[in-house]
Amino acid sequence: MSQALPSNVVQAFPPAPSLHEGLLDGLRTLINEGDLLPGARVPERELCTRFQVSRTPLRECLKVLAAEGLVDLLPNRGARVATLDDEHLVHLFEVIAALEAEGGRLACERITPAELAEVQGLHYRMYAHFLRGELPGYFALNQAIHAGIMRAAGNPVLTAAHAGLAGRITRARYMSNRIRPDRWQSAMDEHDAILDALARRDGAALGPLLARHLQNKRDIVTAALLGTGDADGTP
Amino acid sequence: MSQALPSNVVQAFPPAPSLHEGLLDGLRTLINEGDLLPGARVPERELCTRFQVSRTPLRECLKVLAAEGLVDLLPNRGARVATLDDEHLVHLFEVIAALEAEGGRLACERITPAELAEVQGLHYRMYAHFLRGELPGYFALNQAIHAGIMRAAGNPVLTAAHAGLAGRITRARYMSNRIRPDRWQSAMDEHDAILDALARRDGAALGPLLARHLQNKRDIVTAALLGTGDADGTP
DNA sequence: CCCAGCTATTTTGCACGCAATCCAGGATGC
DNA sequence: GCATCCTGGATTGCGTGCAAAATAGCTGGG
Repeated sequence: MSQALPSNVVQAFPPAPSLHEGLLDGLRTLINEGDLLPGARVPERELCTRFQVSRTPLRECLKVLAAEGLVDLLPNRGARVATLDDEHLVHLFEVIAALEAEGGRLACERITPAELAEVQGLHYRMYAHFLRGELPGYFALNQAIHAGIMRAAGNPVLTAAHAGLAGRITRARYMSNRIRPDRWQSAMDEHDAILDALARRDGAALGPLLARHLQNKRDIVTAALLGTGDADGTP
Repeated sequence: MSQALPSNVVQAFPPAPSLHEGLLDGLRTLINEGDLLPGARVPERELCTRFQVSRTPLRECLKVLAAEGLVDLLPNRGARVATLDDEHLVHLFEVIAALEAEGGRLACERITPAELAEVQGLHYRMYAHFLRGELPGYFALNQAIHAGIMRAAGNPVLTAAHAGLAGRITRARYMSNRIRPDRWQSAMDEHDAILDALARRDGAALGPLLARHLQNKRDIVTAALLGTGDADGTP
């Protein structure tokens, strides 16, 4: 470490302290938590004062968010928060399901006992939240489990792609913070089956299980959004 | 057209004149065609004079390219063209294969006769290029076929995700512009089988076919890169 | 001869300002 | 009364300039 390195060596993953990545996270949070409603203009000036930065870095962040699909950039008309209509959600879940299925297949081949134990631990903790009916904790653990399986697949590109798409439905899931008890029970059963297949390293079974689980999750989200009558940001 | 439109109507897809999207394409081309070698610094000032723009829009484009994974942004150390080592290529192809497999499955359900005919037409034209040994035309048609199948899947999110990842391996394929005759013949056979399965709407068969085809394509690319002894941009 | 330390130049990240464009409101003509 | 045009204000896109960091070059020492 303290040895002199040749100056032309590029380290693969330096600490990556990130420049104004905080700004990106802040904007993402603003969008996900509903501070910025879908379809609404993104007020540059207001956000500048809010985050105490100039318009230059903020615009850079907006470009990145546009590339991620969280906002739409209209030429000369600024940025608008991307709308999430039902059709779009279907498409997103379709791709996420495919990625998770592949991730599950790979995870079955590559997961280490330690990683498996960690995911199982998350599963049990999630079960506890389920039994107590605590939705926020349940959601967080749920997400952690899926992310853990993806990580166990040992493919950072897959993980990144999944995370990017999952980030786009975060605010939809944030809006639909309730769930019918029967559906919740079903989701738990599916998770049981998923964990079981993962423990058995049965990729052929895990893939479809994850895909169907995602389909059901989609139904839960869309049902919740339709239930509120506020599926989108168009009043 | 000359009728007065209500001013509050927002068209879904206006001409989309795109602001400095030309800049983005230009940078992408520069990277893909090897003008900017992997691992090399991206010279902002030089590119500014080259594209006749200021640093502000160029930096925005770099942020977008970083989000796409084409360049790495090192804090306070500028942008470097992302390296494409063997491991990374494996991961990329793994995800692309999963997406294409899913796309094929969906395309079998949703492709219209017209789209099928178009893809078949591309296939025959590609075959002609193959018989004449014309690699550039073959590559272009090959890419068009895969893109056509993805489009036929009718999922724009899937198409976009695939296009994004495919863009990251473009320059690897650009570097490896040769192919062993036996592998080329195999690739053609695989395409025959793919088109056949698509015509039969046999998604269960098409998915694995596409996945294996992608695996082989990966082997072709990596073999070509290793063959040149210039797998990466490290001289 | 090679390496450590210091300095000069380049490069990066960001704040600011200006021209072009877009949106809202009101006046004008039919 | 209604549509059209015009004008004021706000907003966007981008060029420029400046402080901080980093890289290269040079000097002195071992």
